[in-house]
Amino acid sequence: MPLTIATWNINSIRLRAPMVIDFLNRFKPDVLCLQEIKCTSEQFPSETFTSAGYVHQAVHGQKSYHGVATISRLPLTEINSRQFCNKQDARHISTRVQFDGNPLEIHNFYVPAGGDVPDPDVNDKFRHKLDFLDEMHQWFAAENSRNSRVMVGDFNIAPHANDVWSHKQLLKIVSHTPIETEKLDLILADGNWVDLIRKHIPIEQKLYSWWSYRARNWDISDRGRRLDHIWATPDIASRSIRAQVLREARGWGEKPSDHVPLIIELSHS
DNA sequence: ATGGCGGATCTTATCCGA
Repeated sequence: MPLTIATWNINSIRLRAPMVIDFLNRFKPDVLCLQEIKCTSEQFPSETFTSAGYVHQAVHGQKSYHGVATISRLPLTEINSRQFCNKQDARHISTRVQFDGNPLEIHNFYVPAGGDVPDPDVNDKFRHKLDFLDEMHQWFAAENSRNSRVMVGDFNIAPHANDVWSHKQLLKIVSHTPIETEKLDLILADGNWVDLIRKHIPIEQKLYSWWSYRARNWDISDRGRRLDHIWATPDIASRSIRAQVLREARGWGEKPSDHVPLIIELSHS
């Protein structure tokens, strides 16, 4: 059996816990990384997931906004949360699971959205996003020789032209501006990461993980962006055998998340 | 530009997301 890791920006875990349970029962990932749980750690519905077999849980919550959690059927060790930009935002949690006889480090991120105006001199939220990316770069560039690592989550950047519905029309829209995509490319390159989703789904193919709530018909208009990612160090990337982006999840239930789950399967040696 | 929605809370109004 391969090791299966999933990531999903759930946009309120209390509202969509039943949907997550359905997802877990159907796709049976070993580890699920959640973003935008939008609750405190105390409010996280732990017992719901314990009952479903996900008894190992690492939660970094925050009232109303942001918040990340990693839940697992396998033991989680070395649970850590890093603070960025001297803020108390809950945007990262790291854990380890055993894979192939070695500890595999899993970083779960919720990168700031960045607001509307792509100018750091005018928009503090955009400045925060750029500063956050710079800190990510410094951190992982300093540790780029370490292997056995995965980083996942809502990076809030669609890096490639085929990661958005219209490259030309989104070049000045936050999430696809050159200053953001160049910083993300630098984090990937200097951190020695592999874009695992694009290893399996060619860059020539349009691919999205988020569709706005505001579109009349998300499926027909299909104006999406690939904001969610799974990256791995080369040793782990060489083990990946399958990647899925669950587009269908955007239509689940009466009130779906605006993001869909990503799943990666890693084979043992 | 899709921004015509949806989530949480200080709830019938406001902030935030992207």
